[in-house]
Amino acid sequence: MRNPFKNGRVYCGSLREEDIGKRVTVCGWVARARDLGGLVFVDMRDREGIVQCVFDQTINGGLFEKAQSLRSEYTAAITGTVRMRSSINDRIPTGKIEILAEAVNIYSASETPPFEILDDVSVNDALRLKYRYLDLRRASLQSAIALRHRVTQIARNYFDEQGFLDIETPILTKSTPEGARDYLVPSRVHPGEFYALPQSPQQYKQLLMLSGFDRYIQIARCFRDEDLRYDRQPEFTQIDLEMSFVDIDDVIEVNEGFLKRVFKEVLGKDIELPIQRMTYKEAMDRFGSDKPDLRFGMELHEITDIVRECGFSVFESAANAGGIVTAICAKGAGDKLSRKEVDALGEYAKTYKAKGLAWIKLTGKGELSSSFAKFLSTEKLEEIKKATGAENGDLILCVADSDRELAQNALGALRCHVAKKLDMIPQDVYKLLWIVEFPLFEYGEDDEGNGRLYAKHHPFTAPMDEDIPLFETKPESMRAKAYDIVLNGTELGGGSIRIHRSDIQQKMFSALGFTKEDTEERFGHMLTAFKYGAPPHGGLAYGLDRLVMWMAGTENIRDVIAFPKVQNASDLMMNCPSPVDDKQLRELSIKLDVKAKE
RNA sequence: GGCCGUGUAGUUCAGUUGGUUAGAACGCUAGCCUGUCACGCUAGAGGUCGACGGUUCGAACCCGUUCACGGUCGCCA
Repeated sequence: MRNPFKNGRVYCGSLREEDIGKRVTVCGWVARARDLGGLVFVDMRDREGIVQCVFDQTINGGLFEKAQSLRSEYTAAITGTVRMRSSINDRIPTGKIEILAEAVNIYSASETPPFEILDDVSVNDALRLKYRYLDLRRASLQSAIALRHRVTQIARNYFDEQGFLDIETPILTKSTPEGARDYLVPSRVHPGEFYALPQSPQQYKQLLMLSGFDRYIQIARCFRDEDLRYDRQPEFTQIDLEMSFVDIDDVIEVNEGFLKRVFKEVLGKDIELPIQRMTYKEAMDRFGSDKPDLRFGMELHEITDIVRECGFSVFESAANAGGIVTAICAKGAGDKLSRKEVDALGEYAKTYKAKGLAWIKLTGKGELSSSFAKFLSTEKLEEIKKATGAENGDLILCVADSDRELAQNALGALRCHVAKKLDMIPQDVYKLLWIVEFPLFEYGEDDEGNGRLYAKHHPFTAPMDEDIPLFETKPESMRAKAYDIVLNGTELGGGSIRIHRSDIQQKMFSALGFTKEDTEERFGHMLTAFKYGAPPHGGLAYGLDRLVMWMAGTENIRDVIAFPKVQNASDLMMNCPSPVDDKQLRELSIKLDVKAKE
């Protein structure tokens, strides 16, 4: 950012050699003051960086006392002339120059801050969040927040060029249970009734398609009352878009253009188009994940048929119960990992519900040790080695389960875990891919513990055309016109083509077990709307926070949100949520005497 | 909600088997110092050992409860 000012002020961090001789004013915070006696150096900091200002007693004695009174985090304006330094600091961009101060105006003093405003400072997160406004002064957070601005700005420009209209949708909306928990909002004028904050603008954007705004985009705030994770906040932002008269390829194409632009302009990275596509099934079979990290190999290999009659009952029973035995080969890990470390991998797999982890360890010299080899013939072992591509020095890890997805999921998680442990993941590589042909449904249990089908994406997601007949016969095997964009093992966004025919929508609802009354109560407005000429439409939503996390190279979503919340969804700076007084509650007709917890 | 971990100076941490006055570094304050850039040197201030209860002659340390924060699983259509 070059200086936008017209009054002689410049950003501290913007000054360079070519500014030598100019008379400038910098405004900002004292990052550090070094008092050498007759000479005081003051590092002034603003959002663009740091510049050194020097006060010389022999040159300007009148200023000197004021200069000596400057302390960390005081705000001040310093006016002076840019000049070459007598000794260069090549660790900062302004290190060749300094400002010889001619005037200083101290705006305000500062108490000693609770922690130092340094980039590499290690301070308890809770304290940093309580004083978030101080934490945000650090250069890394300043640049992450600025990078986020760049990304949203590119999104706005790009989609505008593509004819998309930015349309706001309501924050006060209707609760539609199923899925994540809603934040509810009471209202004085509707005793006993509640708005919900949107989990996404899904229904509104579809209705906009019905209204004829055939290309819509919104940088949309969304809310989910669920527990937090390192990459999940209760309020988060989507780049949300929807298009009419399109099918999958149209949505993917326009989004590939966006991804190419944003990676180029923000990171200088060239994304090759088209981006690779992979079906959900292939992703699960080969990587044990619906968001595979393609930066490294170590693919899953199904060995069910090899071990169906191998003599090891764990494998046999999984294989014969219609399940799977699947394996990965960790190159070089047979020598690198100790027996104890392999056992720890087993414990890790168990956290993903694997019943256990079977392993074969091959040393570089060809010695073999294994948790189950004693049950197997030499021929079977050779077949497993061949199927997994194992050589001397490698480690084969196998998970067996009657539930295919469970086994694949556990081994897929282990694959990433091992890759990280063995340092197999190249840095500065961006592997994008589309996952397509997701299942339309998944099994789940309702509140009474009965099994039923749930929409994997949401109930408006269109099935693949050729799968529509399966509504009557095998709904659980139907595939959806849904797609996710995945980057390095993270889901950046997802979307689908929506159902625009009411007969298909009816079939969808009945497959989900919704009664006519349920449907009418919850989605009546949608069904009615769809009676009046619905265009085929579909869209996509990016998790902006996650996208920015990747681009900023940070491992915590809090680093890209100015005012984030902590694990229990509270805001340590504002100290909320917080109790409200009885008067407010009475006005809302709310009485607090029910406890959710035992 | 389950499991695991952490909590000692403003900050980051150390603290031996439970034993005399709880330490270090950084930061802070004061003095000296004209080329520093993590300035240097000297001196100093700064502690409810998260909170409550228990065991003990004696608790930062052992036990229980609780609070806060982090991680992980459940959850996240």
